[in-house]
Amino acid sequence: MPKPARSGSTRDRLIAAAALEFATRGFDGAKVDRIAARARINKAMLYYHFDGKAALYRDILRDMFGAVGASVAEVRQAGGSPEDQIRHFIRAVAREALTRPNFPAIWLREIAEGGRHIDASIAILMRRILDTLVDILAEGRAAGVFVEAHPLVTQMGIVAPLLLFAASAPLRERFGHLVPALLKKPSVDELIHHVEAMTLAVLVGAAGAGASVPLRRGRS
Amino acid sequence: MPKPARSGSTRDRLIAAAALEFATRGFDGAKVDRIAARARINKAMLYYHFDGKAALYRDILRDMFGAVGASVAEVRQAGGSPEDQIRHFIRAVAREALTRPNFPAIWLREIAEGGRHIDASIAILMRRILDTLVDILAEGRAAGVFVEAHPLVTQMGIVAPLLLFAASAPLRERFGHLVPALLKKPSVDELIHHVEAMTLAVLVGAAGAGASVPLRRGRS
DNA sequence: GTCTATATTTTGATAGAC
DNA sequence: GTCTATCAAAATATAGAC
Repeated sequence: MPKPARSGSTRDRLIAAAALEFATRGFDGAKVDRIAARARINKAMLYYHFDGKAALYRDILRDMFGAVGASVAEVRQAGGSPEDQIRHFIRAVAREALTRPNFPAIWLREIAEGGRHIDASIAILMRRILDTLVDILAEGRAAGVFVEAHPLVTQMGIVAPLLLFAASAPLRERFGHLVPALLKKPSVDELIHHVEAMTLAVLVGAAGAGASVPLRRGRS
Repeated sequence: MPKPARSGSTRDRLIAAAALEFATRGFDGAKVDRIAARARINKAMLYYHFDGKAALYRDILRDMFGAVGASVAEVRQAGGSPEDQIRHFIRAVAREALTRPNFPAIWLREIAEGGRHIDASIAILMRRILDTLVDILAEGRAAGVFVEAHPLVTQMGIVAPLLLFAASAPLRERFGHLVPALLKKPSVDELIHHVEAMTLAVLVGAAGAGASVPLRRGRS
């Protein structure tokens, strides 16, 4: 349980600094002193605003998964053809993954940890993401445009490349010079389209992959 | 530089224990005491056989990426149609990821770390994996069966789902009860076929996705 | 090659003044 | 709400006997 205190700016700087630290060093590698220093606050303040390192970390997880869940839920609620909903789902995840630069690394790390820091409140948020995909797939199936597909497997095919691509940006930056020279840097759009094409190709028997879609998410 | 000593069993137990520890806790979370205990050796022995925690870790990385690189290189050398080579490539990665249970988590974590522990010797091994894929794609393109595709993006679409699926097994185990009840556990084969279908669907304009392939890799 | 014992540093956390 | 000073517990690493 976070302290009831409300201190806007300080608390926010703390969260931002912590997210960066957790993303780049992992939970155990993250140091409370570094977080405090980066947030330009005193270490003791961290313990005033949060119940400790672990509680701070869990708050960040809730924030992250909550944001993705809300984003894809919006997509679902905005409606459209099942194919478009899948495209929007993919872009919603991509948008969150790219908007919040620390998100992908933290997500990947938490998976590798076996969910050591995931409590019930966080698990619910994660499940909401899958639920949305389940719904979209069911609608597409009912409409006869999608073939049967396992949602968990489908989600894996969507989320994994997006996360890994985003999270590996620093790595590519560092070792880009070692990559076969003729390879140009892949753009985000290139990857997103690839994921869209892959996913839809499996979901619908035939085409539907090539067509691009505007991408302003319906606001109501 | 690892010590020149050659002590088979002890050293091997050390590596196995360390791989497990690094996979489950990450580099910073991994504790030398736990590694020693798990290997049933004395902590001082670890420092006798290796130059420290980081050196031990790098040895494991070399081992891992070397194995995957060798496995996919075999696939390439075994030849076959470009489609089959892609299928074999996918299964080679999947096989390594599943045979070595600690591998996926370590790989994901190292990516999240931005390759903090990757030195030149390791980078070369990683690059070999990509090189193999580049070759296969080029052959398929030359034969007119593949469309143009960015190797890095393609690799992402293959490796990411495999790694994430394998690495998230403990997570699914822990929170499986929270997943929509009607979802049966996805099998490895299901995922592998999904990845094959996705990848080939994008690479070849049309079908080629449904057909399964024996899968005994050419031994010479 | 293997162990015990220990030095040194780092780190999460808190007491208590302001 | 914020800071200084500091504790107590890990954790990496090594010295030195066998």
